[in-house]
Parts: sequence; structure tokens; C-alpha cells
Amino acid sequence: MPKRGYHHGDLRRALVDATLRLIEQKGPTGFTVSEAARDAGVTPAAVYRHFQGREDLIAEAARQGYVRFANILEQAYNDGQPTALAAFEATGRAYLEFARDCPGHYIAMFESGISINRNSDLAHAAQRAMGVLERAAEALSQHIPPHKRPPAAMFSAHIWALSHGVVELFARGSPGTKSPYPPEDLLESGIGIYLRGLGLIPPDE
Amino acid sequence: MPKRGYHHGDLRRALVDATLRLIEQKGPTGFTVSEAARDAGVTPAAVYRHFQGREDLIAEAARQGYVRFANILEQAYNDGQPTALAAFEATGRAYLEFARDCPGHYIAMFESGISINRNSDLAHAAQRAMGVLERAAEALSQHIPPHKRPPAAMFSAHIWALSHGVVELFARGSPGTKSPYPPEDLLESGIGIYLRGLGLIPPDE
DNA sequence: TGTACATCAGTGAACGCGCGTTCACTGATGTAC
DNA sequence: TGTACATCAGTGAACGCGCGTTCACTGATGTAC
Repeated sequence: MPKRGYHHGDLRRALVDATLRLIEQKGPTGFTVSEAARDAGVTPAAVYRHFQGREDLIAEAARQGYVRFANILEQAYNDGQPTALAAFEATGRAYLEFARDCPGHYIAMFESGISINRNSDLAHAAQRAMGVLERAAEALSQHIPPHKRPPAAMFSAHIWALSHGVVELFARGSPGTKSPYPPEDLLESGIGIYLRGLGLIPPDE
Repeated sequence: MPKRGYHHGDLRRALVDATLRLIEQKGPTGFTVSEAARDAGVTPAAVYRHFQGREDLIAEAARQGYVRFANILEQAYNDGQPTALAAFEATGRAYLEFARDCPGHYIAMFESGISINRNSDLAHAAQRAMGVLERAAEALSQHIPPHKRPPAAMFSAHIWALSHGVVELFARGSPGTKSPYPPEDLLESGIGIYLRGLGLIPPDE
């Protein structure tokens, strides 16, 4: 906990952290303002000094998630180095790592029902994250002969959908489903087959 | 509404239907026992004549969903006729149709947090549905040379993840995200590329 | 056919609960002199 | 350095709310004679 300023010192951050912890433990439903306040060692009313209300708190958690997500993806992509293909695969792995390491953020972003357009900060952060994926797809698709090249937006949507599906179905301990394979392997092999289908990886290996 | 038996006639069914409607409209969170009862024209207490409680109601909605899901997939698969490939692709389309036509069921099954192992009826219904997907993958993978054939369970997990991802991210009006393409096209093209990667579709088209 | 009875689906009132939010307040802190 | 003051983060009590669930009950229905 950083320096104590007024009374708490950093209540805003403490509340978001508590929110993330609760969302991770109990899902976006289980989260309550009262409990977040309790976790931060503060009266529920204090929350309203920093947030407009419950939804606003979740939205802030999601926003921070998108910022972090974008950073992680961007770092993994590494400007397409050493090769477009390697950078692309690293980005896919980073997606899964984020979902694993920041489940609270991931849930707030994708399962809380918060609209991305709730406020412009949120929308901007989300756009940036999606932009990284699209740029990675765009760069990689330059290696496909133009006449059989799918639109980059479609390419990137496929990868995003596959990644998200793997997270939701197999990476969470979710609804009694036990994963037949480690999620990482599932995603990596899936992306591999997909890229082979695009002719980006030689058919024999 | 079918024949009136005792007082209501078919309260159990009416409650499940109301539950599905509410889940579809407000998500698994928004659903309440009281409102389902109200929708069915009955006192909240009446619910407890037919279900053990709130979770039990959701579980029944999910169970019915899995039964329907399995039927639809099985019908689409059509015993692998006319060809394993065509049957497989029809199954993928059926997946999306189900998610579109029965959003209440889909949400109860995959987003409500209900464990598949909550009771044996639910577990059995879910197993049957997943079995159809696995069998379709198994049959299709017979056309791949054994040495480059992925395990059928992995194959089917890839397709399931891609389908689920497309539904969650692009088929719902979800969180302000507007789909760049119709979900059907997205799934069909994604599966197409994936199957090409497996050598099940000729690379040129 | 008519009557007496058993069944049990649905009632209505009540419960305790924790929620999100509001309000006038208090008291620790930073600042000006 | 010491005092007076303004600020405003957090308090504590209260609100209205709708929830899930329970309970003794009631009254429509099917059945037995």
C-alpha cells in the first residue's frame, strides 16, 4: 500500500483491486459494492467519493484490464520481430497468459456485460487492444498471395474467437468441464492448423 | 398453453419457459425466482412445488437446452451423410443456429455458472451433446493420413472453441462490439481455413 | 348419479437478509499567515 | 514555530427495495363408494 494521504491514502486503487479480487472469486454477479468497501476497510458510502456507483466501478476495472491487455499484447507482438509469424504466435500466447494471470480483469472485460461504449476512456482502451490484434493479423497476411488473402479483420476475428473460446471453455475450471488438453496446447495447435490452412506454414512438418 | 390440469395445468413447463425468457432478456444474473413466478401468473412460493430452488430451475433450463442441442446437432450431422465433410460443416452451422434460436438455453448452459455435474440428468444430457461433436470430428479425421492426424478430441475442442468464441464475441449484440462480419460467415470461413490446414479441403479454391 | 373424502397445487403472509444509495456529519490533513 | 482555518475523504445511520425461502392454509380436482 502506497503512502497514506488523507485518510486511506489510495482508496480508489484499493477499491478497484478489491473489485477485481471479488469478480475473480465470485464472478461479475457475486461482486457487491458493500463487500468491495469492506475489503478495502471502508464504509460502503465511501465508495461514492470515487465512483458514481456499482457499474462505474466495474467499468473502471474493465478499463484497466484493456489497458493492461493492450500493453501485454503489444509487448508480445514486438513490432512483428523477429518474423511476422513468430510475433503473431507470441501474441496468441500472450492472450492466454493474460486471461490466466488476470482473470478478474478478463471477466470484467468480457463477461460482466459492461458495454465497451459506456464511456470514452473505456472505448478507447478497448479499441487499442483490438487494434494490436488486427495489426498483427494485417502484417502476417501480407505473406499470403493477394488473391487468396482473407481480409485482415476476418483473420483477426477468427483468432480472437478461437482464443476466447479456449479461455471460456477450457481455461477456466468452468462448469464441470475438464479440459482434454492444456489450454495453451489447444490454442497453439489450433492456431497452427489455421495458419497452415492459410498457407502461412508449410503443410508438412 | 396445454390442458389445464389441477390449478395451472402445466406450471413446471411455464416456469422453465419464463426462466428462459428472462435469462435471454436479462442474462443469468437478472433472472429471479419471483419474476419467473410472476410471469407464470403464480405466487413465488408455488415454484417450490416443482423445483428445489433458484439454482434448480436454472439447471433444468440448462438440461433442456442440452437435450435440444444434442438433438439439433445429431440431426444436422445426419450420420455423416452425404459425406463426412458436408455433415461436419452442417453440424457447425447447426451450432450457431442453436445459439441464435435458443439464446436462453445457450446462456443457461454456458454462462450461468451452473456445473454440468450438478445432477446426473444434466451431466448425461451434456455428455450426449458433446459426444455428437466428437463423433463428427472422429469420422472426419479418418480422412486424414494417420501420421498427421490430430486426436479427435483435440480436433473437436478446436471447433467447439471457435464456435463458442464466435457466438460470445460476435453473435450476441454483446458489449458494444459490432461484428465485422455476419457470425455465420465468420464461423464458416474459419472452419474452412482450419479444415484446409488439416488437408481435408484442397488448398486451391 | 350423487355424495364424502383424500390429495396436493397454489396461496398469502411473513421472515431475515444484504443490497445500492443518500445524507448531514466529523475529524484528519494541508495551507496561509 | 504556532495558530486559525478551509478542505474534503470517510463515517454512521437510515431509506426503500426486492430477493429467496418457509409455513400453515385453502380450495379445486380426481376417485371411491
